[in-house]
Parts: sequence; structure tokens; C-alpha cells
Amino acid sequence: MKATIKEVAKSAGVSIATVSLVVNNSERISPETKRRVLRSIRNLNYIPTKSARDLASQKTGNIGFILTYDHFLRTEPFYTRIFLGSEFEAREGEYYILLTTVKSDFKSGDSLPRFVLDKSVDGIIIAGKIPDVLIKKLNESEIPLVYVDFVPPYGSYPLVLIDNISGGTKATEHLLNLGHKKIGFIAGDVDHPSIKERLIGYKTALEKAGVRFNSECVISETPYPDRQNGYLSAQKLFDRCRGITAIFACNDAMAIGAMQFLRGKGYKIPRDVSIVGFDDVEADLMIDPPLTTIRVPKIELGVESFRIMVQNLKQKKTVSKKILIPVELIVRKSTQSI
Amino acid sequence: MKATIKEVAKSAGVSIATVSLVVNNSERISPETKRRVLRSIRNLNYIPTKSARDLASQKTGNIGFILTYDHFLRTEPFYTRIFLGSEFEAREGEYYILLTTVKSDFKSGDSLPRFVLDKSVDGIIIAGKIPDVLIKKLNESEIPLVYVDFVPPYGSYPLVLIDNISGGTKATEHLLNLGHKKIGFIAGDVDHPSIKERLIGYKTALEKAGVRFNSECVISETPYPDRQNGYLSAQKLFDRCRGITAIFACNDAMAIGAMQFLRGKGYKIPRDVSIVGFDDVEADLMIDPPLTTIRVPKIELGVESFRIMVQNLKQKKTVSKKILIPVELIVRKSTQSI
DNA sequence: ATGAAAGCGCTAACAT
DNA sequence: ATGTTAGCGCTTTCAT
Repeated sequence: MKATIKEVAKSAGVSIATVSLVVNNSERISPETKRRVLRSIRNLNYIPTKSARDLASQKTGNIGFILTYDHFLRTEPFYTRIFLGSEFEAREGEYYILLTTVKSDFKSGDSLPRFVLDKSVDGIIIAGKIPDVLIKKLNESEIPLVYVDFVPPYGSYPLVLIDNISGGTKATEHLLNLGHKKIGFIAGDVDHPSIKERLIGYKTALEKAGVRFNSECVISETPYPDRQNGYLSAQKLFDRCRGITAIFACNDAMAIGAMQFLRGKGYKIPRDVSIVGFDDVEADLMIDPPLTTIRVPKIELGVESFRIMVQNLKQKKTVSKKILIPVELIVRKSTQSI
Repeated sequence: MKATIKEVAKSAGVSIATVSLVVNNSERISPETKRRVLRSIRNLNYIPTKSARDLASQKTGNIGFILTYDHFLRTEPFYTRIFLGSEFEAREGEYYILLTTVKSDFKSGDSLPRFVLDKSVDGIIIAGKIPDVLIKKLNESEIPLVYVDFVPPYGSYPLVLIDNISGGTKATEHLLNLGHKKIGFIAGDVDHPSIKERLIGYKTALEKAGVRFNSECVISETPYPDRQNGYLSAQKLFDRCRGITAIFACNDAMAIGAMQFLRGKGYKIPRDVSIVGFDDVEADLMIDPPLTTIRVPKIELGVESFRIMVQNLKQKKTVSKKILIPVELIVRKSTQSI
């Protein structure tokens, strides 16, 4: 069957402690014995048993990953990519990731993910916005937390964030540079921290260009940022704002919805209306015309969050770093000069 | 800190063995002691430590879940939903799921998922088509396997499958009933077992209706079933086959791609061409017109696979059941009578 | 019906 | 630099 540390020790003619040290890359082992032990390990095809390790070291070797159900199932692989980034990074180390979804409307009566109850994770990565009640409960759990693409309203934790302000600015400046003045912003949920920032970026760019900000041109009545609501938001925008020549949508899904509305109305894109999205989800390269957007390096967000998690776990004390991941304007065919 | 079995034992005035028996629902415990122990457990907020349990019982309490990278990131939440079904079910039991992706072009040099190397799963669920080399290696690992939505070319394992034949028949019959005779089949990868079966269903329905099968009307040169290839397949279909009035696409993504082609060509759907998909991924309810399709209960596929996995694990001997999950025709607006 | 005790395979002091 | 040994928190015979 599976070889154990004992057998390796016997085969290498050393104690099990030595084998353990070798396995854990201790410095204080002579190169010679190390070589011998390593050889035995290879010969016997020895791989440490995780549960034994975990039990002895009082760790779990697992990192939890929490996502709302909605985010996980989003058509565009945004959060799934972030997860993937973490999973990639976890493979490098010795961790396993326990992915779980929580209800988007988590209430105080609802039970926490099992891995927090039975403490079978050393830390938890939380991706995207989660309900307040959950945040509170998680904070009480004493488990090290890292938030990615979301700033929790309380608690001080390592954060891995998209540079939304810069993204909002870049998107808007691009439109401005093309000569657009009447630029609508399809915001979705303005209460969402990320959206707030994109709005700031939008305003900043306008201001810098000397274009007056008009709150009428910001649509925020349709919070959930999917295509459906992009469609409706565009509708509202054109209802209420005359002379719009460009749209900045808070994400690609909404941009696509907006495009559908425009097409239905007989507008040509980008001839009549320019549009830029956010995320670059590559959901549909078939989208016609290809969408100009702000690229968010999703895998990188996942990788970074995992790295910070491990880093914190290693040094025991929580460093509540905040990492801003830069974004990039990707110009495709949905925008043109006026 | 965390209460241990010892403390519970002391508090309840019993031995730790008794507590263990209670925790594991043993019959041979008096109702009275059971009550006492349970009370202590609740009071102390005792939750067994997974690693200790796993070590003592020589199990891992984990189930691996393997998906190719492509499948995981597919725009349509198909496999992610299957995973979710398994995850839901795992929560009920005492298992954790370790999700990992593998390269779609896994080669013999590539290393297996870590959980198979270090044996930290009790079983593995494999969703969707995976490369042959991987199948072989997995089979050698001695870990109990369950395949979902895929029939591996060798090995005898529990299978959870979509009733593709019936689905193919239902889709085609629907079209036939509407009076269509020239029905194209956008097949994608005819080497894929699922597609083979859908093709059988298609042929069966035609035959039953006395409509001659024409292999020219089956497009299979664009294996990967995404929108892009749906577009190209439709193009080929219309190039090579005159008088097509209806299309059966092997999945919704291809159907949507085909619709885009048709729209570009000026065809109205369903007036000029009827189209039915497969999967019902709800990827885009905004699709105009809403797609008639074959609904596949994805969550259920995941739930079932997990159940079979656990069932097999419990009875030690592998029952290689084969479960066919029924599908359902969902008539929406992309089909009409000729 | 319950308890005593021997591990499960490791890690981590502590010795040497 | 390496070995000895005491756990880690459970499960599981085997007694009683």
C-alpha cells in the first residue's frame, strides 16, 4: 500500500524525525543524509498523509473560497476565473481549496459554510460582494480572511482590489478623447464599492476635461449587473437624457444588454453611439461589434489573494495589505470618434 | 478554544469511546447516555476535528471533482452547475469537494491532480469529456471513480448520463411535427459519445417519420461546440444543403451562433428557419427569439453523481450503475410550423 | 451498554 | 546533525 514515514526511515537508515525534517525542507540536515532520504522517498513513492500532518501540526492545509451563488453562476466567467487563479496558486503550495457558494440573500438564521463551523480551513478567501450578515459572522469566526474584489464595510483585512477608479477614468477619457461630451454611465448598483469608484473615475475624467457632470446621465436603478438590466438601463438613459452619444457601462454584461437595446432602436454602434464596458470577460467575442472595454486580470486577482493569504498564514500576524491590481483599456470596435 | 472529545467525555461523565459512538450514531448506546452526551456536545459547541477523524478512520472525507479547464470556463454555466449539484449534496453529508481543472490536452508527461497523487480523496467525480491519457492514469490510481456526462472508452464505472438519444429524438420530432422535412443537424464533435447519441435520436425520429436521412445535412467539422463554431457550422450547412427550414443544434451555444449567422443572412427566426438547441443553459434569456431547447437538469446530474459516489464508498464494492437522467423539450419561440 | 487502550502517521520539542 | 518521544484528536477492537 502507501508507504509511511517509518518505512522511509528504515530504508534510509535514519529516524522518522529526520525524514520529517527532510520532507519539510529543514536547513539543519546534512546534504548527504538528505540525499539518502530523498532517494528512499522516491523509491518507496512516499507521499505524506495529509490528515496525519494536519493533525500533528494543528493546521488544516485547506483554504476556503466563498462566492455567492449568483456570482458563481454568472454567465460571464468572472469570479470563476478568480477562483481558478487561486486554485492554480494553491497547487504550487501544499494547499487545497474548498469552494463553496452562499446564498446571495444570506440571513442571520442561515448556517455558515461547514468549513468555518468545523474549522477545516486555515483561512478564507472571499470573492465579490457578500451580504453584511455573513461578513459579520465570518469576522467573528477568528479565521484569517482575505477579500478580493470587495471592500467589506467593517473589519481590517488584506484586500485585493481592482483599480476601479483608474479604470473608470480610462474608459471615460477614451470616450472624451474621441470627442464625446454627452456620456451616459450605466452604473448598476451605486452602493457597491467598486461601482462607486468607477463613478469617481468617470467624474474625475469629465471634470478634467471640463465637461459638466449630469447626474441624470447616471443610471443606477437596476442594481444587478446583467444583460437584462443593461438593456433596461439603456432604455432609461435614453428616456431621460437627450443627446447621448456614448455610454460607459459598469461591466460587459450590461454593455451587451445596452447594445441590444440600441440595436433594437435602430442605432448603429459605434456610428451613432459609442460604448465601452468593464471587465473584459471575453464572454462573447462574437459580439458585434467587438466591445471596447477595461480589461481586468481576473486570474491575477485570484493568484494574488492566495499569495497574500499564505503570506499571512506564514507570518502568523495579519498584515492587512491592500493590493491594487491595475487595469488596461482594450480598444476594439464599439467606440469611434464623433 | 475548540472543545475536544475528551472534554465532552468528562462533561458527560462517560468515556471518549462513548462520545465517539454517539457522534457516529451508533445503535448500541442507551438513549439516556446518548441524551447526556448530546447535551454536553451542544454545551461545549463540540465539533469533531476532521484531520483526527480522517487519520483514525483511514479515510479522507474528501471527494475530488475533475473538469477540464475549457469546461469550467465555458460561457454557459453547464458544468459549473453540475459541480454545484455535487457540492450541494456534499454539504448534506460529511464530505468536502476538491475541485480541480485539468488541461484539455492533458498529455502523458503531465502530472495528475495533486489529490490523486497524495491520495487525499476517497473518490473522484469526473464531469464531461477528459483526455484518454488522463482516463487511463485515473483508472490506474485505484481511487473509486464516477463519470458524469461522459462515457469513458474503457473501465467500468458508475455513470450518470443525460438521456441524449431521447433528447435528440424529442428535438427532431418537435420539428417534424411542425411540418419540417429538411432539418439540418449541427453536430459539433460526432466522436463525442453524447453527440453520437443525439445523432441517433435525430436519425431515429427522421426514420420514424419516414423522412430520408441525408448525411450532407449533418455538420461536424467544427468540433468545439461554442458560438463561434455554431456560426461557422450554420454557414457550412447552408452552403452545402439546399432548402433547409429547420436546424437542430447539438447545444445552445451553437444554436445561438447559428442564429447569429441566420440573422446576418437576413433570415427571420422562426419565420424562415426554426431552430432548437440542447442543454437549456439559460445563458441568455435575452436571446431573441427565446430558444426552443432540450432542458438538461444539470444540478440533478451533480447531485446524482455525488450520491452514487457515496453509496459506492459505503458498500465498499463498486456498483457500476448507469443512471440516465431524463430530459425535457422546452418550447419557446425559435420554432414554428412551416 | 460502556470503557480501556492501542494505534492512525505525522510534527515538534527536547536530548544527545 | 540526528534521534527519542510525547502528543495531535479521533476510531476501533477487545474487555467487562
